[in-house]
Amino acid sequence: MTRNELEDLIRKTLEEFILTPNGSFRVGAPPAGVRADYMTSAALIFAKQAGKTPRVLAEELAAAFRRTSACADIEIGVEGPGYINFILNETALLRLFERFARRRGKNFDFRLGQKIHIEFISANPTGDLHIGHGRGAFYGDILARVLEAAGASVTREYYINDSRESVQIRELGKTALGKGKQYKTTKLEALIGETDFSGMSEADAGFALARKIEKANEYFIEKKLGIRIDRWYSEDGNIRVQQLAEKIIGELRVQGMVIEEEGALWLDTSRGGDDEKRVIVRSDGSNSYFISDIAYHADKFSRGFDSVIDVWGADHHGHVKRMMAVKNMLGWEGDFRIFITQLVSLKENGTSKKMSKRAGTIILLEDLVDELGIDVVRWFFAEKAISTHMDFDLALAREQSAKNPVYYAQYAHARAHSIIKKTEGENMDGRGVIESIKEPAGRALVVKILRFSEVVKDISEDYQVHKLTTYSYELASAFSQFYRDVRIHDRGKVNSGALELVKVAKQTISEALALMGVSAPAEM
RNA sequence: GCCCCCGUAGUUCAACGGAUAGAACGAGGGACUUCUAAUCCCUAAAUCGAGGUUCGAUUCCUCGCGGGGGCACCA
Repeated sequence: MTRNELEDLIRKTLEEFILTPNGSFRVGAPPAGVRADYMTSAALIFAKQAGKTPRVLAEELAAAFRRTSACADIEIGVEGPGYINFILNETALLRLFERFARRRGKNFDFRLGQKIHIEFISANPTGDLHIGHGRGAFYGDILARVLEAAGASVTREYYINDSRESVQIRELGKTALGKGKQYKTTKLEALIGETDFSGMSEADAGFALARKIEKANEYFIEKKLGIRIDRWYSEDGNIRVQQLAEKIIGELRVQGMVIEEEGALWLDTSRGGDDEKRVIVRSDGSNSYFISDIAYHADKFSRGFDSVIDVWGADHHGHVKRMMAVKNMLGWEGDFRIFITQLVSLKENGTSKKMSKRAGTIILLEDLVDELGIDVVRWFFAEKAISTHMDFDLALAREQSAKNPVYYAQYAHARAHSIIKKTEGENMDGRGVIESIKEPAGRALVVKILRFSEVVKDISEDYQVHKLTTYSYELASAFSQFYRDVRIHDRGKVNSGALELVKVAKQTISEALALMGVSAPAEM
């Protein structure tokens, strides 16, 4: 019985004890040191509602579980204040293992049939990506990979703020025409040097230069970061040219949601839960960023996704409330989530400071990847929850890159590969996987492998992608311990059951790494 | 002033309201005649403070302290 099946059983049983269990319980791994595969605190949570002490309810639930045929191969015990612990016996584990092994890398069905849209990175086309962009880039990419593994159909999109109307494109245009120096770097100067901007307006020159920068960024993201983007959504081509903003403004006017004041047009987002009204058309007649983004989101929601996800940088947090307000006001259908990645600051000599182009304290993502390698960089970003504030110490990152846990996980994979290769053409001894499960290290490895599906399910529900690094490390560790304790080549023959276990372990490590976009080398 | 995020071993990070707060790096000690020692085993080491809710709080609430970010007719 998998954890999901166990959850269903507990829910059903609870309903027999209490008519409608009010509240959520969990089934999970017990803390280290407790001998059990799963535990639930359901009895503690529902004791009051059932009118019993937790311990009594736990005993009664445990007795009910034991009576079901599904629990025939599971030892059920009540511990402490009322935890119910489940220990799967070898037969049960073998059955689950075989079912898991048959799956062989196929997607799960936790979010089967769902259409999910995820917008991430969306860096301005005014320069290179720096390490601050790395958070959103890898978080979005890994989340998309996990959602796909959970069975969803995911569209990955990158919004390019390249509207000829925008202030930044006009500023970029001034720089291109030699009339300003915003965004200027040696790299940008070289780019300007190879283009003829003569006769162009500031807006057109800015747009032309932005295209060049953008093409370089797209190449970098796809080729060097290994991030697939399904659609590069140009604001200029899709919003400005199509007049999407104007259409939305028309709708908003009809619905009486706008206010004209001080020569500008405002949207009264306070009706949807925001604090105050926001400018959508400036007094000079140009559209604000906000109305473009509203138009963009209206477009997204019109495409019929079950779920729309935005991954934004910390500097956009003030924008969350107003966009949610717009969703409420316009009645967009679908689940909408906005994730904010916290800032990356630099740490030197023990003190942290903000990255600044002017002060030259900016680290480009490309330089980091060139220096440390993409696998190390991916793991580095993947292991931190996006809500943590990263203090990035380049010296420390360099020093520790050789000791990055990513190598540990990759090493386990390479070792498994090597073992499997060595068994080609050798005599199998016919032992079954069950023999390996009888070894503590084998049992632990099987249990860890089976958790893979739970990790995918959990992340597809709570979006906490950093769980993948923890899991991958634990899986590699379980494998290393199995390698220590159980010989695959045993006295001239191959322990066929152990070999099968190694094969599935290798496959699972490789899948877990793939969800993070990390390679699984055959040798190291 | 208002809003958001954070505060856990020396360091970088975990911990869905649950059992003895887990890892890694660093520190100290041990294991190579190997199916890959980039490994394995052992030791020391932590919840910012004060209240509250709860059978139970690192987790939720209030206040305080400390740090980061945002409060534009920039994006």
